[in-house]
Amino acid sequence: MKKADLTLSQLRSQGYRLTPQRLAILRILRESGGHLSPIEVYHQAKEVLPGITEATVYRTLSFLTEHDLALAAHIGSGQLVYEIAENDHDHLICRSCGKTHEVDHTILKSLYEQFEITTGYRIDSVHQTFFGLCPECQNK
Amino acid sequence: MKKADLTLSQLRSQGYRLTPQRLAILRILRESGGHLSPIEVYHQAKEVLPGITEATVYRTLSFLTEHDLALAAHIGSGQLVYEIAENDHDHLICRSCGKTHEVDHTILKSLYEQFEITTGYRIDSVHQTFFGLCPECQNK
DNA sequence: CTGCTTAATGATAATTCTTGCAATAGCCAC
DNA sequence: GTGGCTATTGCAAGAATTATCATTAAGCAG
Repeated sequence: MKKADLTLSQLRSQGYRLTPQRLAILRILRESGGHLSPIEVYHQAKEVLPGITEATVYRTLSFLTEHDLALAAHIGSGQLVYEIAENDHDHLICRSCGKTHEVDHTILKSLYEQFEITTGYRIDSVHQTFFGLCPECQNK
Repeated sequence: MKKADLTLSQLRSQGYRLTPQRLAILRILRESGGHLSPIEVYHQAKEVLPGITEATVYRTLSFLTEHDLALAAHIGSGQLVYEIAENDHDHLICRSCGKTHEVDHTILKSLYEQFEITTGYRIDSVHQTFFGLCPECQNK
């Protein structure tokens, strides 16, 4: 049984329901592997479930994110993109060339621990986006 | 001459223009001190400049953010809030009680420096939002 | 398998945010 | 000052996101 399946039955035992819409969107995220915008998810979901609406996609993405089956990341200004919650990483976006780069989260882990000690908070948002200059663009 | 005024004349010398709209929105952010959503800024701006439109507010907030006169922060799901770029701090939001807490950025500064060494990027986004549990909520 | 409870969906409308373009108005040169 | 260049605005259309509510269907009990 995969981790995701475990989580799914946990959800059910908490009174949530595993609808075709939720399963389809989860599958879309998993098979894509990368980042998808809500609209992209909507278009792909419509192939499988023609009746699905944008509202459901947005609600489902929020739902999946709240229950740690999906991750939401801020790309650029205010837009959110989603991906399957399997690989734990943060994003670096270069302000100059716009290139996005994934950083394994373990690098930041120890840094966060220091941060927790200083602030008293227990940080549980593992998904951060940092903006900066990539090595190439620094040399220009 | 205040730091902000200096920046303003720098902008002018780069070919940008100091319009009443930009100055009004800057003043609104400064006098508020706290976080304002674009809509809130729009309503306040309309008091001073009745003809102003939402589009201008959104464009102006992006403009001010790009030129470091304002800071944008992600609060909750996808919404952006803005504030004047004067006090350098990060945000902690408690997932349980929703309380937001400001952390002086100097605490994170050394952490970011390590992060820069590891990744090769030069991080220049100083404004991060972290989600977690505040000390009180951890004790429940 | 059947019926019940209520979480979740779809439909609709309201908000929020973005884009394209013609008209306006900063700012510089003279 | 005055005129000209063009960045910026307002307007209007459109896209993206959220809220409301009646209807549907997931999952449990019997």
